[in-house]
Amino acid sequence: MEALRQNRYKNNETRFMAHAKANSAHPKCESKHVHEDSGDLLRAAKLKVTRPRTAILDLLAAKHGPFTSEEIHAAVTRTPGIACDLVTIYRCLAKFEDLGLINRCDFGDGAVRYELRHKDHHHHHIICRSCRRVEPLPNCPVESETIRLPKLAFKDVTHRLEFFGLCPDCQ
Amino acid sequence: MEALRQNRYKNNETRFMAHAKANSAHPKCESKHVHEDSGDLLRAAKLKVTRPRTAILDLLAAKHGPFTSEEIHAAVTRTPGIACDLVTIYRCLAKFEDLGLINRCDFGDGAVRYELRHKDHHHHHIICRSCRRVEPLPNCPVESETIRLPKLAFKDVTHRLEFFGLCPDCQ
DNA sequence: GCCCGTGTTGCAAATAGATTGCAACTAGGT
DNA sequence: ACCTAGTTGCAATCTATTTGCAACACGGGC
Repeated sequence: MEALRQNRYKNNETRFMAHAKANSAHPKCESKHVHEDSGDLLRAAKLKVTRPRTAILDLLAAKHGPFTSEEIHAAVTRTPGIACDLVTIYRCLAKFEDLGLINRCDFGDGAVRYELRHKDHHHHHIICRSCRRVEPLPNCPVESETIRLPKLAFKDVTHRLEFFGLCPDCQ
Repeated sequence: MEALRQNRYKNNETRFMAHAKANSAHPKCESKHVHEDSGDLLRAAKLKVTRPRTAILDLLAAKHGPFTSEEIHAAVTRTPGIACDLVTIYRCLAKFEDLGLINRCDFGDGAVRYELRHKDHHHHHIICRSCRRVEPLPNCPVESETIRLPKLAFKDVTHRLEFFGLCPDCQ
């Protein structure tokens, strides 16, 4: 039951990368949904434009599947001209998250994952309990700006929701 | 934004214990909703009835708020006749979870929490972003045994959902 | 009530992800 | 070109969790 449970500390490398769908960034096309280039994104966030940062953002812009720091590090390091420390990845991701550039996803396996935040597309994921494949889900079943409990009212409510199941291949 | 982010490794001790509501176990009363005593629960799960195990289950039966391994360990150790290693807590919780006796909750702060599983009461929590108080929510907004994606169908779908907000005291 | 085997536990050591301190470096405004 | 605040790399550290192994105890059988 819940095979995902305790596999922190077990080597699960780039397993999650396999199913990310390719989706090359298209610098400055004129459609309404422009894929900002990482430099612009960084400048808009008042961050210095550095190689590690652009590399991370480029990766996240190119592939959807939320990635762990390790995975991002591996991918960035694999990129020809760039090599940076894992620590830098952690720091960049933390900063990006604080600034709302990326979202963190927690699939309950001990590794935190990140994906680019698309301002108008709030969504969730479903993770295969067996092969750990990840798919984004098109819409969110939860709507709740304010949650009222019997006696209490919480404000400014956000939520974190993940689905787990068995994908077609693993059934 | 999202103050919960990185406070793993910061001492947040028993903060979560404060708001758990007291609710003493009532051994063998004859109402339909009997509060099984921990021994029965364990025997039913074909586990040996040991002191650490009953202590853990008793604690979880007495107080709702999901607790971390540390918190459970602290509470158990504080109990007069009992003292056990943190490792034992981990092992017990892992086993209990595998057997479906308890649920794990992940509030995204790096610590995993557990609560007793009440077979017929599926629920979620809302956590205050500021003081970290936890309240259980009465009903679940998500219903989804099977999730269909454009081309894929996942089976046996479960979900993990947590809400975050600002509680009345912190607004 | 005692014995024994298997499941449990304790202790110490190991792992792994994440964080921190600090000195070296660099983007980008002047 | 220069300067400085913001970044990065490296090494050390931290914390939650896991693992190995020997000692122990629950509970079924006698």
